[in-house]
Amino acid sequence: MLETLTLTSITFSEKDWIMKNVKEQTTRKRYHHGDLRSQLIDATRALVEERGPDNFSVSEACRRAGVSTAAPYKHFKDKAEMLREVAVDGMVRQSEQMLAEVAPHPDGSRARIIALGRVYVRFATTEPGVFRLMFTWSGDGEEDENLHALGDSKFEFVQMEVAKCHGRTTIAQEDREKAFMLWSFVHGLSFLSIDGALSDNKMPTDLETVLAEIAKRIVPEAR
Amino acid sequence: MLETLTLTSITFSEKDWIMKNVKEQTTRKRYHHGDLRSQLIDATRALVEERGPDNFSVSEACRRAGVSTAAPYKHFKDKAEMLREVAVDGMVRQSEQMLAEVAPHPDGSRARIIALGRVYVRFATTEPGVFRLMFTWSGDGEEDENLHALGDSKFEFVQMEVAKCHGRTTIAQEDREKAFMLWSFVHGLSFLSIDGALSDNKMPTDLETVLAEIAKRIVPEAR
DNA sequence: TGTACATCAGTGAACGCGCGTTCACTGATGTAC
DNA sequence: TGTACATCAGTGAACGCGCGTTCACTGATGTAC
Repeated sequence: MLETLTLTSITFSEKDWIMKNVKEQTTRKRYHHGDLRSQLIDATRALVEERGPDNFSVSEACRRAGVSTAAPYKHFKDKAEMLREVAVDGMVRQSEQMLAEVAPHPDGSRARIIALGRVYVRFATTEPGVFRLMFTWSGDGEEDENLHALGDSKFEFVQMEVAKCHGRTTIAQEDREKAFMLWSFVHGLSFLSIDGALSDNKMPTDLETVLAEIAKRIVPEAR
Repeated sequence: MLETLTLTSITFSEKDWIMKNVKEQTTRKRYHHGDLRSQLIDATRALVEERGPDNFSVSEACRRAGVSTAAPYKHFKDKAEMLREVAVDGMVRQSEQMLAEVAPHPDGSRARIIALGRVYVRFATTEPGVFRLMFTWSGDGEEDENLHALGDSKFEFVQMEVAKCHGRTTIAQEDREKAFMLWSFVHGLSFLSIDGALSDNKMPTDLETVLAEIAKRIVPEAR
């Protein structure tokens, strides 16, 4: 399921993959792994969560997948590509969650803004490792275009939501600024949460309340 | 100067240190270094900036200080302690900057809140490595009590400022919540800035404006 | 002022480690005839 | 249906590397007499 999202280019072979997988169930312990690529991605994601993006190691991922340390290089260019795969997948899933959470609420309602913030922070606290990976390209130099593009389109989405709250169908400068304020806020809230900077749960109120409070102070309810 | 802040316990020997240092200027290339400890801290800070907290290495710091790799262990327990030293020093300097920047403005004025935010973000963009080090104890397990205490007292300071804006002399629940909102905001703003998540300077307005805007929306001007 | 000595900040060599990546290889698979 | 062969996903051993930390040591310094 996850693979369908990540590797959109091989979606067409999904049926084949399932068949292969079924076959594997029956003829256990084969030389060819069958689905190593996605299993390595899973291991990478797990490690990123457990040890943080910076302490991820290819070797350990191999150990978890029960495979030699040379195996990944049949599927990925290098270590960075494995991490990028996980980051992009995270971006996509976060976007999907946003769309899903926003859907029930009518256009232009503040509830949609709140929903976006809720997903953002929830994602961060649920998958802090991946979240960090997504938003911290800390001078590694190796920035990923894809990742930036996904981030940008997400930001545009928020801007559009703000515009709708103002009863606009197109984004104005005011919307850009407000969307930016909202984003900064949930971004900071996320990092404060996962870094435990709020020692002993110093967050003075619950997530839902603080999101509502901020939304109220920044965007109006349309019409 | 920096050492005076960091190593408060040895401040009394400041004069000795200066004399030693002067002597060193004259009798160059000595076996005993004279001021290795603070020089190692400087090297650590520089490396944290250049490569990020996670890519810092003791060996490289030694190379920079022109000293064998065993030397640091005469001054620090281990690698973690070197980093902690830099983090705590950063915390202290950030606090000092806050006090200085707030000073010119009258109590209870929104300008003080804005000043706090300005220092916060400016510190992050000026020393992104140290900033990350200060606020990201990413599951290393080795949390530093001192660091937490400094963070907590800073948070309390902000709360007090918010209280004063409401004309109070003691912190109410409302102040806690508002201070938390403000903190989240500048924290997120800082990370967005240093992670370059705002690709091609996507920040839709300048720092001063956005800080003023947020302050206006969260705290009143007293009386 | 000169000498003996304790102190301690430095050296440099060594350790064991885990890492990312490469290489020639091997064995399973799918396909053409 | 059976055989020959190309493909390719895996192996396992090896590489060079930089790391954090330790150890016995050495040489400069400050102090007591």
